Amino acid sequence: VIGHSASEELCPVCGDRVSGYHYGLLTCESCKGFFKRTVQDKKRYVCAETQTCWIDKAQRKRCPFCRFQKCLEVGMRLEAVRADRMRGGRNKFGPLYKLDRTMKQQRRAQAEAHVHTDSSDLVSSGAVNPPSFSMTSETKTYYTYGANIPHFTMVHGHPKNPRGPRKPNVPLFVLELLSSDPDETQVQNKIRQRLQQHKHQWKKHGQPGLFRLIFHLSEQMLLSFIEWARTSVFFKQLEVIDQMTLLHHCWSELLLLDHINRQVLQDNKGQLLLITGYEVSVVGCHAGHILSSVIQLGQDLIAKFQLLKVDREEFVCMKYLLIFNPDGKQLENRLFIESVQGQVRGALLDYALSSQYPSRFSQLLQCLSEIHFLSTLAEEYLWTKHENGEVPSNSLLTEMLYAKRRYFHL
DNA sequence: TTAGCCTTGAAC
DNA sequence: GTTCAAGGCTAA
Repeated sequence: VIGHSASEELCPVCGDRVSGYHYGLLTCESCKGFFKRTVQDKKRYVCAETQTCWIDKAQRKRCPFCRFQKCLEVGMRLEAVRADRMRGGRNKFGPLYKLDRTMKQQRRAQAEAHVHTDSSDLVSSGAVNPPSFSMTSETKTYYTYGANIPHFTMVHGHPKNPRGPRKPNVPLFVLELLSSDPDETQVQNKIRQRLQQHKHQWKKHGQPGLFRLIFHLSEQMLLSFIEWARTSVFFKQLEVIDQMTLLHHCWSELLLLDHINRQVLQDNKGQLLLITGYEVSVVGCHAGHILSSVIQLGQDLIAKFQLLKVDREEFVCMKYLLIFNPDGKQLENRLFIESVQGQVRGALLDYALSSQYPSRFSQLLQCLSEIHFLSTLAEEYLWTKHENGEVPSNSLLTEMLYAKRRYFHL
């Protein structure tokens, strides 16, 4: 069933062999050249059939219209073709290519571990033919996209019924955000499965310490999160470069929010509930100065969330508020991001006002700023661990740490 | 027009 | 100094 290695990827346009990243994603040499010629020379093609021609290696020459259409559909980027025709150097997609490579490497490692254990459900775990980060089907937005303001519409008719009892006074906007929120049990199962694979490696190389375990789980959570974000409402409408900036800005805050969310339902003081369902004790473990602060502040924040009884509706809004943070310096479409943030704020305010506590909204915002502070501490801790060589190299988290320092000169 | 190979140059 | 994705060149 497996046979071929994941490194031998095929061109998403025609299936030919890829020669590297070109205009946003891995493609073959010929589609790279075709895309360049088309965009540089502003070529206009006409399809002789019904604009649905099949494109593969043998037929790609037959209909340039459909070939170019497919180039755009799989996510090739018009803006990566240089107007000034300058040669050499690097463009703004560099970080994207790097993240894509890191994620593919992660998945490859997982797939490999999987082959050694159980190869029966590779497809369901997403290890085979993983979608590229830059792949998007938002073709039509390439041309029309500018500083357009997002407008909320109920595209799905009725949002899926969220878990738990139906509540009154939940704004439609929030219901829609909830409906596309990933299912905790599914994420949990996926990560448990992957953890099981790693146990075989750990048998060989020794059990990981608590730090390594939490590091590993955080990395898995981040991977799941990025996978989810790529297709989630509003985020998918952004230019890749802005998606990257937002991710680099918010990844640690998101991990913390998600983590806190998990602790709220249980009330075991000093016990940490992991995504896998395991509980670990953080009380009395000998932590350094920074880590002690992280743990203490984290516990305080969890207590605050428990006291406030922050619910799923509020969590999902807080998540979007963390993601759509217009503070990044190099955001191309700040207006869009500000607008999404404004809408989420508005919806959360409406929802909070419907509760019996008038100050609830500002308390929730206060929680967010505490999460922000906690995240800077946590990153500082991770950075010292990294400097001491105690963090696995080539990891997604390290990559995010570096990227954030590059972007924000921290 | 296509597509394989070549040259270039900023980021690392 | 090395990388590697841009643009350029050219035979088929």
